[in-house]
This record gives sequence, structure tokens and C-alpha cells, in this order.
Amino acid sequence: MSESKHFSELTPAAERLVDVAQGLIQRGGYNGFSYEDIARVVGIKKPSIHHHFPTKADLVTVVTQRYMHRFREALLRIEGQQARAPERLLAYAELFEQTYGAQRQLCLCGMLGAEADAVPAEVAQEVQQFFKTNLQWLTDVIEQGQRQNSLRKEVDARVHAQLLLCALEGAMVVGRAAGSAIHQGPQALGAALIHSLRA
Amino acid sequence: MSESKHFSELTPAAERLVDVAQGLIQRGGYNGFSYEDIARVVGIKKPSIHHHFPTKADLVTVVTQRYMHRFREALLRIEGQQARAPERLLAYAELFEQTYGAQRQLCLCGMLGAEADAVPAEVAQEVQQFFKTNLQWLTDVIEQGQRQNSLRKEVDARVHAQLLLCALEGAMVVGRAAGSAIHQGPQALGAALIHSLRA
DNA sequence: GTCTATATAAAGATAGAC
DNA sequence: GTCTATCTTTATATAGAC
Repeated sequence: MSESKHFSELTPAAERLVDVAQGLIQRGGYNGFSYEDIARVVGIKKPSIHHHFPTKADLVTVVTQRYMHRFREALLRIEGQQARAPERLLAYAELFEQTYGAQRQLCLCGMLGAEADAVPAEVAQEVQQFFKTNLQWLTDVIEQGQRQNSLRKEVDARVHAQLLLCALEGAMVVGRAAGSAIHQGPQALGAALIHSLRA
Repeated sequence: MSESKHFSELTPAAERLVDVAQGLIQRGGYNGFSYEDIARVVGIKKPSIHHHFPTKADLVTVVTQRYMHRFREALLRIEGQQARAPERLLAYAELFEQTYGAQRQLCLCGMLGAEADAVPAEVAQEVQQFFKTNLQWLTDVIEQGQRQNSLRKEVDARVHAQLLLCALEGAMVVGRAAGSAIHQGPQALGAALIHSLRA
């Protein structure tokens, strides 16, 4: 377990590697890419990557930590821009739509979560934190909406937080797997679910 | 693209390999297991596997075809045992619970779907068929329920078929990734969703 | 149907020069 | 920070004996 840099201290070269690695994971998973794949895309040689990230686990840990941090920033942004719970939930669904929309990329943590048994323990731990954070945030928002009378009071906030998160993560998996057979992206499915939650 | 045996013609030895391969994929994904892993579990040597399945793509194609076939059988069984749409949907959710419940295994096609860009084309095609079949079946059941007045008529059957399928697939991914942080399995989440669909 | 032996290539990683 | 060269291990696969 080598000590790795914090994502805030990355040089431009290292940041580029993290960018490319993230995209490759979102497409093919942890075991679906290699340092060689990154090297090809970035235009350097394989061993140069080890200078920045000694091991693959180091690299992916930083990728995941940065992803998590950016997601937290996005949640804060939503809180700053939307006052009411239903709108906050819709904006949340939009985050998943943006990830998926561009190139049918999966949520990084969705992908790594599916592979949980086949990734380094450090990575699996970051991924677990990602989901705990998201579930807590969604639960809080739903409870807030119930207090403010914008969401139905009869539903269990925790259950419906999970329902929304799972539907969004699942929409990306099923969407890319089913190809053109599916026409609803995460946003549309999320909106349908959120609609049924409204007071 | 070598011609491979049909899953109905497997010898007991070959069937055992398919069993083990399926479990390994459900835990670690296509790129998360090797012939060596299978050999270790089954108790034979690696090259013996090639006698039954020349390539990894051959093996996984058969695994997926058999999985798909069994799933179709399960859908037929539900149709034979449950007359009403809400009960059919609950029985459907139960299928996912059984897969996930035992050892936190993912749906085979959920896993392979997530990895779609990193698996052989033959496999990706089987997976696509799996999701098309499931979406069509769920849509039909929901429409039937709407005609029979057991499910709400205002909802879009196609959208809610996707919603249920995505929530169930997502529940497995999120559940294993979040660890003990999640307490609702696929069945509980599915039941909550189906409840909101009832007329 | 399974084995040993072997081939080939890829993946992850290190050493040391520039 | 990047390179060439090299090492080690693993993955996938083949050949041929039992």
C-alpha cells in the first residue's frame, strides 16, 4: 500500500493520466484497461506512468478520490442553486445524465462497485464511501421535502433514496447493455420516479 | 469466432466449468477471472478447459446463453404461477433477490453489460438480447395489469418497465458496493416500486 | 477427458540513462 | 518527466502423450 499523492497536488502530466484512466475505467472497468492503454491515448510510454503512479492501485485510488470529491462539489452546487427537494432531486438525476449522455459512460463508482470483488481493497473502500455519501444526501433531501410538504409523507425516505440511486446507476448499466433498445436515459427515469414522490 | 457447443449438449464435466465460470463472472466480471481460476476451483489443470471451450469467448458465450435460457424459463414459470400483474412483478423481483441474496452475486448480464465495451462482441450481443427480452416482458405485464385494473393506468408501461429493471439491476451493484450501509435488497426495493404502481 | 510441456503475448513493475 | 531495456508473472492458447 504505497503512499500516493493527493489529487489536489497533481502536476498537469499526472492529471492527464488520471483523466484518461477515469474514462477507460468508466468504459471497461478496472480489469478492462492497462497502463499500455493509457500510454497509447496520452502519447507517452508505459513506464513513464509508473513515475507518477507506482502501481495501478495507486492510480485508481486517486481517480476515485477525485471523482468522489467532484461529486461532493456537485451536491453542494445543487444545494446552492435549488431550494426545494423535488428540484434538488431532478438536478441530482441530471448529474448521472451528464455522465452517461456524452459517450454512454458508466458512473465510475457504479463500475468499480460491480467489480468490487476484483479491485484493490483501497479502491473498494473509496467506492463504499461514495455510495454512503450519496444515500445519506438523498435521504436528507427527501426528508427535507417531506417536512416542507413538497414530497409525500407516507414514503420511507431511506428506501426511496436507495430506489432513486439504484435506478440511476441501473439505468446506465442497462442502457449501455441494451443498446438502442432503451430510449430513457437516467434523467428520464429519475424524473418519472421523482414525479411519483411529489406531494 | 469458433463454433461452440449448445448448452443443452454439455457433458457433466463441461457443465461444471460453465457453473464455475458463471459464478466467477458474477463476482469479478469477464476480465476479472481466468482459466486458471476455474481450474483451481474445479480441481483440474488449465489446459483441460480448452478441450471443452477452445476460447474464453466460447465459454462465456455458452454461460450467457444458458443464463438467458434459464431466465426465460423462470419468466414462463411466473406466468404459470401468478395470474395477476402485481404478483407477477413481485415474483420477478424475487428472481433478482435469489441471485443477489446467496452471496451478493450480481446478475450475470448486469455485470457483462457494465463491461460491454470490454467483452467479446458475441457476448455483448447475448447480453443485449437478455435486456430486450426482460424489458418486453415487463412492459407486457404492466400493460396487462393496466387493462385488468390492477395497476394504475396513468403511468407509461415502457418507462416503468425500465424503472423496475434498472432499480433491480442497480440494487445489486449498489448493494455490494455499499456493503452494510444498504439494508434493502432487490426484493424490498422492487416491492416499494411495485406498490406505487398499484391501482 | 485430462495431463505435461510449451508457445506467445500482455500486464504490472523496476533500473538506470537522458 | 520521459525514455529504453529488462524482469516477472499471468493469461490465453496449442501440441501431443496417456
